[in-house]
Amino acid sequence: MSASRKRSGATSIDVAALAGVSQSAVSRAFTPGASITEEKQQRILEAARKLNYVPNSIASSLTTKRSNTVAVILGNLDNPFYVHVLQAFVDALQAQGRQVFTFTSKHGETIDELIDRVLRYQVDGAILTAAQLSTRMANICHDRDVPIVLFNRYVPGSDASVVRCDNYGGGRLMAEAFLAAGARTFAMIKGDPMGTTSQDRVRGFTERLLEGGIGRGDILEIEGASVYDGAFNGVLERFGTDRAALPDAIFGINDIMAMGAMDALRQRFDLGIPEDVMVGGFDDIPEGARWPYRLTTVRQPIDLMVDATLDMLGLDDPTHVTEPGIDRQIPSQMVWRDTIPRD
Amino acid sequence: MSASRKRSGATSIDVAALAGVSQSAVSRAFTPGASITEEKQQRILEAARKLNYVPNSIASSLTTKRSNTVAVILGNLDNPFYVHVLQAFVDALQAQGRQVFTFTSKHGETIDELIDRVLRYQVDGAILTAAQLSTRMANICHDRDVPIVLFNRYVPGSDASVVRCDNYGGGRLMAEAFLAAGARTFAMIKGDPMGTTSQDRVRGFTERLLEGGIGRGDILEIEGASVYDGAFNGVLERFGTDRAALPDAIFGINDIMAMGAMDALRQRFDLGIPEDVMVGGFDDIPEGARWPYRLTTVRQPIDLMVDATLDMLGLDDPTHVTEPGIDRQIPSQMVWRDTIPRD
DNA sequence: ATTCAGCATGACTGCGCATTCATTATGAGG
DNA sequence: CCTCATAATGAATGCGCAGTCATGCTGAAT
Repeated sequence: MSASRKRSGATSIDVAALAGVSQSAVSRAFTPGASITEEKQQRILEAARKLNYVPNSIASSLTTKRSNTVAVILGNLDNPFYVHVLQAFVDALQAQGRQVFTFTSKHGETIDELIDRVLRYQVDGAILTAAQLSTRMANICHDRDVPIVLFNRYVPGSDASVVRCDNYGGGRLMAEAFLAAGARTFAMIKGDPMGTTSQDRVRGFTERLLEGGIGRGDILEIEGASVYDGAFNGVLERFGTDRAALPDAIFGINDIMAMGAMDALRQRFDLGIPEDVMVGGFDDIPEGARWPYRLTTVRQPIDLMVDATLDMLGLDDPTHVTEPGIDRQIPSQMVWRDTIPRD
Repeated sequence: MSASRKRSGATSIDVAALAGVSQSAVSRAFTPGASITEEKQQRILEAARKLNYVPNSIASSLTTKRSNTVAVILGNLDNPFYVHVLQAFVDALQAQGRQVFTFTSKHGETIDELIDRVLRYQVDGAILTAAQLSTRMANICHDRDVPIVLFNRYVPGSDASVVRCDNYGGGRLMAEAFLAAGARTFAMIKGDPMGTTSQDRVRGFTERLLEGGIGRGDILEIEGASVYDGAFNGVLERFGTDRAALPDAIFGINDIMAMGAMDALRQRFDLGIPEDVMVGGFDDIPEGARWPYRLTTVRQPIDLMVDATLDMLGLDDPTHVTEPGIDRQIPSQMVWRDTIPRD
C-alpha cells in the first residue's frame, strides 16, 4: 500500500490480457451493439469482474469527444422551486445515461469565470437556472458546439436559447383572479430586481390591473429578495402595525415569498386569509399546497419545462443544430386553492 | 457550421503555434507555480484568449489521474436538510476548485450499479448521503484509491469511513427535554426504518425515556417515511379524531416530519403547541425556525460535518491514507425554541 | 467445390494534455 | 571573467480508450 495516489485500477489492457483477447475486444465488450460474439463478450466481462475493471469514461471521452455530462448551473437553493427543478433535471438526465455537474455561481465570481469552469470539463451541454450569459460566452459555447439553454431567464437582445414559463401571462392570470374576487388595492412582493422572471410577472400583473381600472397608486411594491425571509420581513416593515394600510390582495412573485408574506400577516395581524387579505403565489411548489398555506398560485409546469429544455439541448440528435434565439414559452396555469375566494 | 458535432475548440497546440512557443509552455502557462517567465506566460494567455482556448480538463485528468471532481450521492431532496447539505458540499468543494457530480440512486438501481457509474467518471472521492455501501464496492473503491465517506449513515460491521451526527445522543437530549417539561406519554414519528440515522435517534430517545421511568406502553411509534406528508398523514391516521389518545409529547425524528406533525395536530385538533402537546424535531433546518413552527429541535452542525467529511476524504493530502473504519461523531446540541416549554 | 458477403478480430493510431528529460539561458559567487 | 547552480524551454512520451483498417473466418449461394 504505497502512500502515493495511483488511482490505477485495471485497464482494458489488463482485462484483455486476462481474457486472452485484444484491447479492442474489451472495448467492444463494453460497447452496446458492437461487433463481438456473445461468448467472447461473456469471457471478457468475466475477466473484467475478476479484476474489478470499470471502464474509464475520462479516457473514453477523450476520443469520442462526448463526456455524457451536463452542467446545471444553480443559484442558491433557498427557493424550493429550484430544488425541484434540480431534482427533475438530475432524474431526467440520469435516465438518459448522463451525469450532472452541479455548479453554483460563487460569490464574487463573474458568469464568464463560471462558464469557463464549465467548459473545461467538456460538458455536452449546459443549463442555466441562475446567472446570466454574456454575449462573449454565448459565442464561445456556440463555437465549441456546446448547447446552452437558459431556464426561466433570458437576455434581452441576445439570441440564446431559452425555455421559460409564460411569466408575463401568469402575472396577468393572478391579477385577473384577484380582480374577480373583488380586490381593489394590491401589493406585490418582488423578487430579485435583476431577474427577468420576476420582472415579467410583475409586468403582467401590473398591466392587467391597470387594464382593470386599478390606479397605479393602489399597487404597492415590496422588495422580497426572492426568499422567504425577505418577504416575511418585507411585509412587516412595510405595514408596521398599521393594519389599515393593508391592501385587499398580496401577490408573492413566487410561492416561497407568498408563504413568507402569509406568515407575516398571520403573525403580526392575526389576519384571516383570504377573508381579510387574499394572497397569491407563483410556481406551485408542493410546499405551498400544504395545510397551513393552501396557496392559490400559478403553476409552472416543471416537467414540461424540463422536457423542453432537454429537447432543446438536442443531446441525442447528432444532426441537431442549436438554432439561436429560440424562445420557448410554456403556458402557465391557475391552481386554485384556499387563499383567494372564488365565487 | 457543419451539422456534425466536433466539439473542437482550440487546443494547446493551436495556442502554442500562435504564441510561437511549444505546447509544453502552454501547459505551463496554465499551471500555477510552473516554471515559466512572466512575459512568456502573458504572451501565451493572450494567444489563448484570442483563440477562445479553454484547457481541457478531461485530457488533463488522463495524465494526472486526478479529475478534481467529487461525487455526492443523494436520495431525494424532499427533506430540506439534505438540500442544505448538498449546498454546503457544493460550496465547499467549489472553493477547493473541485466540481461536484450529483448522483441520485435511481429507482430500481442497486447501489453497486450506482457506484459503478460513479467510478467510471474517475471521481477523486465520493460522499454518500443516501444509499448504503456494499462490502464489495467498498473494496473496489479502496483498491482504486477512491476515498468514500458515508455521511450520516453507516454499515454495521463494515469498515467504511463515516461522519455522522451523534444521533443516539441527540435522541437522548430530546427525551430529556420532554421529561424535564413534564411529559409522561410520548409518540415518535419514525423515518425510513432502514436508515441507521433514524434508528439511532429512536434508540437514544427510547432508552432515555425508559431510564426516566416511562413505560414502554407510553411510547407510541408512528411511521412517517421521513417526509412531511408521511408525518402529517401518519398523525391523522394514528389518532383519528380521538383527541384523548394524544400523548403529551411528539418527537419527529427529523424536522420536516415534526413540522408535518405540528400541522396535522393544529389542523385536526386545533391544538396549542406546546400547551396541549409538545413537539420536538431533529436537524435544525432553517425552515423549522420560521414563525408558524418555531420548532425546538436538536441541531446537526452541518458545517462541522461537512468539514469533517472533506477532511476525511483527504483530497489535498497526497500522503493521506484512507484509514478504514473511522467513525467520526459530531456532537449534537439542543436548540430551544417554542415547541417545548422550558421552566 | 468455389465464390463472395458479412461478421469478427487485432494491430495501430490519436484524442489533448502533463510530465520527464535533455538542453540552453541566466545569474550568483568567486 | 569564469564556474556552477538554477531556471526556462522544447522534444518526446504516454495516460486509457474508441475508432479505423486490414485480415481472417464462417456460411450461404452458385
